[in-house]
Amino acid sequence: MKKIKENTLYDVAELFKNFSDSTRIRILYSLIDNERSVTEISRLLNMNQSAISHQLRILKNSKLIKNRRQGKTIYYSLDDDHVYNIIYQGIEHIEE
Amino acid sequence: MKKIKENTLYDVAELFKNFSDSTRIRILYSLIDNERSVTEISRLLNMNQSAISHQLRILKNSKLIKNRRQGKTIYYSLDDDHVYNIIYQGIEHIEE
DNA sequence: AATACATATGTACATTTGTTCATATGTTAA
DNA sequence: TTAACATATGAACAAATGTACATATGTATT
Repeated sequence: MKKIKENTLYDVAELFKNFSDSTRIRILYSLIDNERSVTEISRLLNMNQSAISHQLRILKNSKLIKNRRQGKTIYYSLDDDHVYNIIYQGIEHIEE
Repeated sequence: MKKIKENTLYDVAELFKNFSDSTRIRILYSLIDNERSVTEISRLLNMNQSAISHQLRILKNSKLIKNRRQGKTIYYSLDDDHVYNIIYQGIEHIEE
């Protein structure tokens, strides 16, 4: 067991909030080995472009993803090494 | 990258929901090396007994914790090997 | 049986959250 | 500059969530 700061667990809860919504976790998962545009993600998840944009903003604010513009298109990709591990651990737990 | 089933990510999101609320994650953390009674947890988190009971039920339904009765007291403890790893990974992410 | 203690549970309520709709912003090509 | 496309953003709203309060259930003690 590790000694942690008083407020750490509040931040950890905030972090896990990103993974606790199926739309967001599916977005993150879809970015694991590709960068993708907003339209692409919308089509992939079969959801409203606006809904995706809103969720992308949340993930961006949490610094889990980053983006780059190329012409009209904005490509999103993972910005955090831990994302894969966290999702993977969740998958392991579910699938075993 | 791992091939996963269509619905897995929905279940993973459900799993992470348990860790996405500060009350629940603090409860889980408090159980990492001790079993604890409801009153004990209430005092520790300085929260209403009822609030704690409600959250314990959620964690129990998700099979993350289990309990045993000893007289009037009910002791809760972790029921899942992954709990520590998941929380720990979150802590690592926050603290680095 | 009555009381006290520990925990659970139903209800109510305020707050948060995720989505949709409408529209704004930014970029490219004609 | 206008039209078309890609994305972002604000407002509105329904649904979900976390907590407090009151009370029920279960157990031990007298």
